[in-house]
Amino acid sequence: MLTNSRLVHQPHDHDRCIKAALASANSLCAEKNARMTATRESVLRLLWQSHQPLGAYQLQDQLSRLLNKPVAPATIYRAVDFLLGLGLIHRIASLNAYIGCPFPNSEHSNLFMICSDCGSVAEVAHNTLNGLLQNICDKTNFTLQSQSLELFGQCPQCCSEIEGSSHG
Amino acid sequence: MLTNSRLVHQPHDHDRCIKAALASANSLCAEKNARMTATRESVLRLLWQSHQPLGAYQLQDQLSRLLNKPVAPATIYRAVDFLLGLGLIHRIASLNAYIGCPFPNSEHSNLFMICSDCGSVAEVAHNTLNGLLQNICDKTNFTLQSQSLELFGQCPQCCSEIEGSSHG
DNA sequence: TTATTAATGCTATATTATAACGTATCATTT
DNA sequence: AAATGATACGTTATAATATAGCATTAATAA
Repeated sequence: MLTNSRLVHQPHDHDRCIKAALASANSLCAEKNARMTATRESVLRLLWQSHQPLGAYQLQDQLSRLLNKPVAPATIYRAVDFLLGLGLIHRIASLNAYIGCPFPNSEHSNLFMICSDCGSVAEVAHNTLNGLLQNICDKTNFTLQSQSLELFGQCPQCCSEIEGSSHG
Repeated sequence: MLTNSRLVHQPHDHDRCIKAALASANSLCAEKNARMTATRESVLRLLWQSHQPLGAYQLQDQLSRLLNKPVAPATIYRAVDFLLGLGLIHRIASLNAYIGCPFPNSEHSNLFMICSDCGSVAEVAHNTLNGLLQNICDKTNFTLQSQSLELFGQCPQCCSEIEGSSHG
C-alpha cells in the first residue's frame, strides 16, 4: 500500500511537496513532448498549495488574483484538462474539484479518502484493492477502463479532535 | 457477492424489476412513516424504466411529458432527495445522474459498473471489497462514513459486440 | 519568412443544483 | 367539521459548474 495519508495529516515541509510535483510534471512533459506553459504551471501550483481539492471557479479566483487580471473559466478548464491528461492531477467527481496527484506514475487512478470536516484528501494506491476490483470485473465480464473511488469520513486529525473534545 | 449484473445485461422481464422496486419502496415508506406521494412514485418509476441512470433534467422532461404540464427542477430535486434519503435510488457522482437501487436494504452504498458504450449501470454488493476498504481506513486512522465507487468500461454485452465485429 | 500546429482570450451559453417564499395538502386533535 | 401543525409542492430567481465557437497570439517547423 502506497499512500500520502500521514503526510497529508501531519505538519510537514509542504514546499517539498510542491517542488516534487513540479519536478515530475516537468520531466513528464519533456518525456511526452507536452508544453508546461505558464498558465498550466500556475494551476498545478495552486492545486499543490494544500492537500485540499479546489473547484474550477476557486482556481479561477485564485489565478485571477495571482495574475492581477480576469481569467475566464475556459482557461481554467483547459489547463485542468491538460493536467488531467498527463495524470498530474485528479478530478474528485463527488466534489467537482481537482487535486494534485502524489503518484503521477501510478497505473490506476486510485482511492481517495476525503475528510468531511477539514476537506483534506489523501490518496491510496493499493494493489490488493485494484486486484480485487479487477476480479469482480472479470467475474461479471466487465472490461474495466477507469475508476473513481471516493471515501468520505473523518481524517486522523479530525477524528482525534472529536475524541479529545468529548473528554473535555 | 450480490449483483444485478446479469439481469441488467440480458433481456428480462423488466416489469418485474419495476414492481419489485415499487413494492419495497412502499413497504419501506410504511416502515419509516414516510409518504410515497404521486410525484415521488413517478420519479422512482422513471428511474426504473431502464437500467440506465437519468439526470435531473432528463427526469424533468420526462415527468413534464407524463403529467402534461411543466415541472420545475426543484420538484425533481426534492423527489430525488427523498428517494436518496431512503436508499431507494443512488446518485452516480461522475455522471450527475440517478438510478434505482436494486438492494435498498444493503448497508453500504455499493460498487457501480458503468458501461461507457451503452450507459447501463450494474450494481455490486461485495463484502470482501467493503471489508478491504474498511481495513484500509483502519490502517490510516480514517473513520469511514460513506463511499462512492464507480467503475467505467464495457459491459458484457458491449464487449461481445466489439469482439464479434472484429471477427467480421 | 512562411506555413503549421498548439495555446490562449473572449463572449456567449449550456448544464446542474439550490434558495426563498407563498400555497396546498395531509394527519391529528378538538 | 374546524383548527392546528407538519409536510410537501409550485413558482421564480439565481447560483455553481462546464462547454462551444471563433478570433488572436505564440511556438515550432519548413
